Amino acid sequence: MSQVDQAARRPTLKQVAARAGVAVSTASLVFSGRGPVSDEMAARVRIAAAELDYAGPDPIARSLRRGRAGVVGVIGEGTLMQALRDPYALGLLDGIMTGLDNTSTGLLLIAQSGSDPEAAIDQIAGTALDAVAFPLCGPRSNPVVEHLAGRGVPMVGTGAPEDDRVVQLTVDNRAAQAEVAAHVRDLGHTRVAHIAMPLNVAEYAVGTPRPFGPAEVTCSDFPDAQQRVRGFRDVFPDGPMITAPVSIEGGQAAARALLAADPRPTAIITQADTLAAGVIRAAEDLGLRVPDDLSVTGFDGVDLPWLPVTLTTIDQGGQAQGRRLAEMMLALARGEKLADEPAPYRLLIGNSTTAPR
Amino acid sequence: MSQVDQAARRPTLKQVAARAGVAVSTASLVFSGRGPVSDEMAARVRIAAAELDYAGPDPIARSLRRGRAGVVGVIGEGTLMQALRDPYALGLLDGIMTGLDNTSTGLLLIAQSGSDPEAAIDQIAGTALDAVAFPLCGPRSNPVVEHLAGRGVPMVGTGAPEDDRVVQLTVDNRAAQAEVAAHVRDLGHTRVAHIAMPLNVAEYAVGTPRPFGPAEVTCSDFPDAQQRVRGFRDVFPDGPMITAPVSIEGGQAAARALLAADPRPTAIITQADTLAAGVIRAAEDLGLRVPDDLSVTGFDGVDLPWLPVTLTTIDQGGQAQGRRLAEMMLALARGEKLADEPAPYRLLIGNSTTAPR
DNA sequence: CTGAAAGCGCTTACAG
DNA sequence: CTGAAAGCGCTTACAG
Repeated sequence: MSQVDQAARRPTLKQVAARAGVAVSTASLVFSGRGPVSDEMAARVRIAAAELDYAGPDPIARSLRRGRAGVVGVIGEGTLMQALRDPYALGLLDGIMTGLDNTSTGLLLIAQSGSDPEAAIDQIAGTALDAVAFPLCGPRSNPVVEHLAGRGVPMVGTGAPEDDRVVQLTVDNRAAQAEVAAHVRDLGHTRVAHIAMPLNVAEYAVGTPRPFGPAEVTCSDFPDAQQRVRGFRDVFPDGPMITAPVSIEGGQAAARALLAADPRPTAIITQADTLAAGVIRAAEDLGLRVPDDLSVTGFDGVDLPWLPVTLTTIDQGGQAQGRRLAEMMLALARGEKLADEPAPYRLLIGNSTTAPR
Repeated sequence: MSQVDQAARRPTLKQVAARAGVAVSTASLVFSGRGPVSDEMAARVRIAAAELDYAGPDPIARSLRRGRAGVVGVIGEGTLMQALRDPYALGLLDGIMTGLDNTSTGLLLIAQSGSDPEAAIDQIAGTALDAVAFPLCGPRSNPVVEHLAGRGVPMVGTGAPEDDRVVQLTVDNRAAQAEVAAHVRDLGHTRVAHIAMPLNVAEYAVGTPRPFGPAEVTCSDFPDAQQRVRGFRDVFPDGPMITAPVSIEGGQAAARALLAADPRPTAIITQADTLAAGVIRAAEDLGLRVPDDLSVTGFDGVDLPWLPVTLTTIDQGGQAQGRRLAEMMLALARGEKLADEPAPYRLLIGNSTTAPR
């Protein structure tokens, strides 16, 4: 009462009903359209609403009553910037938004700092969420899982975090990467190097390429990177390997290091299309032609129209994957139970690979 | 009662309090930390919470009581994909997220279809929002403004939508673009063309470059594009003008058209760095060197490390602008009144411009 | 088809 | 420092 003048309080359904001379419950029915209301009553309510400048039922009150927030969340590890620089992540996010269209379900963006992942919990604790997705290649374990599970918020992931309470939609990364490698082997390549995504969390802070050996693969923080390395090694057990931040610059720097070897590799298999784009750039810098002097492969199947070649890569169908993630979140929010499921992928053969000369 | 078994109901504060043998109000104080509670009471409550697996107060109920949703929204016109392909938009969004860090305020992403902008209202009507930003170069008028104003949700924009109820943080686009043009003129250029962002909504659907004349400038749907065209014309009243979708491909196609003229322009002034990148690509295709054969300017000041030159452009400081938008939303959500304010910018002189030969 | 009542889960004055 | 009460704005059985 004493704060009435502090801000023009919004009118409530109660006031609208009073003005229309009907019960609140009737007025509610008019807005939700869930019950039968005579045209006359409905008209009276609508007029009263217009007169009072009532813009519809308060979403918070409705959420409390219905027990549903009408919002799902997307958790991205690291800076948004960093994550969305990758067109694959962008496609995934776009797919999720598309899947949410005409659902009246909102999408909340949650960035989780790599250096202080616990901080995200406080943020999340304050927001109502019906379901959550971890769409990006995140780390194997994540403290927010415990918090969300405690709140009963269902979760979906694409391989990470690894937890029974997270429903997974995963590409068989190992098999897919092995398929690419087999294609390269079948072309006749024997000196083949591999550029992997970062294998552990600390590496993200560093940001420079780092050679690694088989021993490190076991203890990787990132399941996707790990599985892809395994796929590569299934075909080329002895090829040199290096990690790089997933960016054009990262791929370029890593390729520069790999191509300094003598004899240099005739093919480089990377774990991301952006990495492959960097390799191509490095090759150009060195005056090497792709694919004649160097075969290059990617992973993801994103659209990079400005590349001088079309990549041989694994098409993960990022948009479709995002749409499916959205569907899964919506189903989980409705209380349905879901099982893990495989995400489709296929080998795309472009002209970035050819037989070695 | 009859649905008790349908889903494991989350424990409530009431249950925690009962178990701890304290009043609900006391238990509430323990979680919010807003009142003085003895250590013993607090401990009892925490233990009870742990035993019941209580993950903290329900955010929806808290929001209803507090009258604050803890969520602000960002409205992007067009596909998310489309919007975020532009590194400037990405930087802005990243800045907004950064500005929201440590605030326990969530960020809701709202995509508003260009073909059916009214559809966004239904989506928005269902979600609780404390404030909203229109960060991108959107159209002059937007139906969601009316809805949000009706709900009392404060809004900030960067020049659009144009409405008294939207607080604006705007770069003086006309002055900034004129400053770039003056720099080019001072270098000695006289045959100078302009590539503008789309001038009207319909154009977004088309997606191909389209020459336009001064008459069309008056009725542009997009204030930013309009003001930048005016800035160009302040210096080069007779230069040829063309619109293009804001992308590398768009800039490339537009430049191809402009460079077909005889005599061809010695400089092209664009309204976005990505457009400028496209111009450089088109120049390369034609065997023209930048800046020797063709001077090129951008707008935005985004990081394009892979460009062969550094762009002469207007640095809008996208990240900082995003952070400021976040601050403004938070202030408005607190009930503060804000006035329109200018956003800083500065001319950055790179090596994409030089005197004509 | 309409209305009166209960209650979603919490927080905040207010008394003690 | 602790507790009992009111109420945030709505929706949903339930009676009529």
